[in-house]
Amino acid sequence: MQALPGFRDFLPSDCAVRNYIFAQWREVSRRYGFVEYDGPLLEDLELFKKKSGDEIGKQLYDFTDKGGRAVALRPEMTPTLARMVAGAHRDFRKPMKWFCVPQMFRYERMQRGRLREHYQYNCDIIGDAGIEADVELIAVCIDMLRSFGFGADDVVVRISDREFWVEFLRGQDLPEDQWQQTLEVIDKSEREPREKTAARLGELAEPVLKILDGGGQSEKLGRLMDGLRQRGLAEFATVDLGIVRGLAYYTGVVFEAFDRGRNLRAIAGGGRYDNLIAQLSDGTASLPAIGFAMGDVVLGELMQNHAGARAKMEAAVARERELDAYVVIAKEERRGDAIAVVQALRNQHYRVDYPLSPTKVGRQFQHAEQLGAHAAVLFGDEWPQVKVKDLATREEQLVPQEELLAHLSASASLSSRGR
RNA sequence: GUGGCCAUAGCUCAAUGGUAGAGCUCCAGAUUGUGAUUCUGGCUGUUGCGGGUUCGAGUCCCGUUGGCCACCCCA
Repeated sequence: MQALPGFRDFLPSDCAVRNYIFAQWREVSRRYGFVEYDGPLLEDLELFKKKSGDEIGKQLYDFTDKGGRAVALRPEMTPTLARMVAGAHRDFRKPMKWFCVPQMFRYERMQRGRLREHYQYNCDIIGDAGIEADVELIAVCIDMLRSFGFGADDVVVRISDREFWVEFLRGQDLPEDQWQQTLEVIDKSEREPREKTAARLGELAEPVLKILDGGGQSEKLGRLMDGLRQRGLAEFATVDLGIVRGLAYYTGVVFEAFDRGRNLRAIAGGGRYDNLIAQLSDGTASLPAIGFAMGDVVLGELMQNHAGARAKMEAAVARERELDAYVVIAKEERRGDAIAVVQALRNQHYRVDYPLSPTKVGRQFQHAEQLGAHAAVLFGDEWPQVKVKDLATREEQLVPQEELLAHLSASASLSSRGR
């Protein structure tokens, strides 16, 4: 038996990495004043179909439950968020700055950076239509990447504006029902030969390609970049009108983060969706909103490929699994005394482990080492004194057992945790 | 949904159609109570699964499942 295709087991080492990513997501979010929420893993199938159209329907992880309801594992957070906000927004002053760390599902063939399940950080500002909200949200995105150890040479956030294109199309004598299709061609233009794009665009080819080559001017995006410059984050961002994003519900600024080497798919992406909440709530609530998402799979791959980010992650993981002390039971007749001390230390919030069964002393030290213990506390012939060994310096010291707590709390490497 | 490559010990991988191996990990030892390195010994396989060809298949053929990669699409 193994995990279902596209689903992951998290062995302790994998779980440690995941926890690091989550901790970083939460830490940076709080730094920007965002609060965490969550919603159901399973939703009414209609919630997702209502908004996203048929293409997403093919990739939905859906089934009929025992009550005969058509349900789906959430493929994205935004519909749930919109539903929650529509119902509860009166209880919160605006703007609402919310984030969450949900697991998402899709039923689709797996490939690099894409499984059937992943964790995807979501971050949204609801109830503020201004450009400053756009800047704030993109700043979180950039700072998030920076917090993982990536610099402006490693990643870039490419920023665009759907409104720019809508204005353009309005001036082009093109029926409105063809706008979405044209946006999709623009979205794909980077990934296919220029001739093909031109052919698909038809009469619009010349002006559109000119804009994609840098011929577009957007006053709004200029102000957005100014905002990032004020924050010292502009070097992480660039205006790129070729970014459109696939989802139909975006209304204004859209952006995607990539590794500069362009080795992986987008690391993060988002945009403004000012009409979605009204649409999903049938008009009972109408709030402008902007949000972005960042998945753990691509981010994890990028971290593994980046020496600095990997070192930072590994250091954090090592710090998290540190043990303050490993109690070595050198003489079994001291086991009872040793366990009493183990518990006393744990009561003081130290992280302590010891051998559950009689074990050779050498092996106990080996375990202490493998578990990342700072100190070994040896119970044996010295009783009622114990021998405290600093596992890094290998220095040993005899300490009366009643002074052990004081001794440990005086030790610089341990004093941070115990209380 | 389409196409290409792959599947051998817990892990990484060897083995011209002729008795399935190595390294690492793990376990046990190297005289009494000290971590690393080293040394010795030991465990581990229906060669993913099911058929077929052959005197004989890990190896060749077909199917199937799973994995990797690209396409499609992208939350």
